[in-house]
Amino acid sequence: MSGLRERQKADRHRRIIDAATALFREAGYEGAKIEAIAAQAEVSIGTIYNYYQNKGDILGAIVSMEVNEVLNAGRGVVASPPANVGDALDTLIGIYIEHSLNYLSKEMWRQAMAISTQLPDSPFGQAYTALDHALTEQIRALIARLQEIGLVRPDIDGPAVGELIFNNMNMMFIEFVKRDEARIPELRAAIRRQNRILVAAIGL
Amino acid sequence: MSGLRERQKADRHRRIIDAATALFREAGYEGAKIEAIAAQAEVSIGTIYNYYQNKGDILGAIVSMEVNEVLNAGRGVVASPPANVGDALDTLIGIYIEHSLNYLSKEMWRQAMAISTQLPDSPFGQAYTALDHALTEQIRALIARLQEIGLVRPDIDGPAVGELIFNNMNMMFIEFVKRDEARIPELRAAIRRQNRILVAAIGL
DNA sequence: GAGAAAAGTTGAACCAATTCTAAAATTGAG
DNA sequence: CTCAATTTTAGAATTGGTTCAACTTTTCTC
Repeated sequence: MSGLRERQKADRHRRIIDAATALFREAGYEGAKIEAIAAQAEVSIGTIYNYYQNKGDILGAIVSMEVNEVLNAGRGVVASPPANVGDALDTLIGIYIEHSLNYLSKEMWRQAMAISTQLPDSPFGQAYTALDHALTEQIRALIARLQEIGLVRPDIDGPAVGELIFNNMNMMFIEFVKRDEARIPELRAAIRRQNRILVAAIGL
Repeated sequence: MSGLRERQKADRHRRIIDAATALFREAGYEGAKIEAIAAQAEVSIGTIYNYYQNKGDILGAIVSMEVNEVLNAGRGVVASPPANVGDALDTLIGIYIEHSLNYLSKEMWRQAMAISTQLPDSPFGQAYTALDHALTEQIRALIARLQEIGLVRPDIDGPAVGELIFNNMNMMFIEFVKRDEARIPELRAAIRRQNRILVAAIGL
């Protein structure tokens, strides 16, 4: 079992991701040539394509790590949310947004989003959609939690509200990464303003 | 002035768009090779690049025509909307969605969306963003109209509501074009369900 | 209407992602 | 330990979008 081959495989995976992360950040996605990634990772071009179906999948692996971290951070908020609906939403969304540029540049996000719509059935496309769903579910979980606590009306259509909030936030985030000069505080303020309407509708 | 050169130019534009529309539809965006578009339009490859910066811009021109038609159709609804908030929104959104696949296939939409996030500063990227804004404005105009008529509370933050509704619809539409098996009636029903919450919050 | 300038056209060459196939390395059975 | 089967690697060949320098066509001027 295991042994040399397994270790080499894991090692090459890591080297490719490390090389790609570095090159994507310094040269941009388009600027990072597969040849350069291969050279820096000390593998051949063919090997990269043996590990990932295409260039997009390499980016996908990086995005996936990032979003999973964000999901983890979000769990804390769902478990013990701030004591009013507006703050609870703002805190969770704040975590998503503030963490979003830790590892990925806006350009990397743009590429990732583009690939996920372009090739929805590729491994990356499916993974990205799954991550979006996980985020939607987390927001829904928060709403459900707030209903339990008695901060949100129990007769509210929780799943629909959760999806509405996620969709709006996601679209705002897409516009945010499309404009290099856009800033996080303004993004958060705009989303708060939009959510205020919903908060008024669902809060007790 | 004008004369031959102008006419030839307009003619070539039209031939390129016609050829591209046909080929995109039958072979898909990726499948429609520039060489084939050039051949069908009876121009050279170089000429295509003289008229459009890149392959995406050709698709962009087609998308632009489609969305402008939709915007036009929407004007009627804004001018004289149905007599309750839920129906008014549903009617306008219905027009957007029902017209959306007239000229563009889901695959063409996916590509168009992907390019617009990938290259937000290209001519197409900017045009696409402008179209999104125009749609948002139209929804906002409808809300404003409903406020005038007295169907929507006057103290509501109209612009924020309009953007919220557009963002949610747009995100739902993105997910819709990503899944080939997704159907329009289900899409509309899901959006209605989401909007119901907002309608409750803003209606009088 | 002849000739020069401007504008537009052409397609071969270029570049980078992806595919393909022969060669090399690892494993496991005997 | 040896060797056939299997997995993995290397890098040359392919592919298709894009660029560019030479060539045509149109327009303008006298």
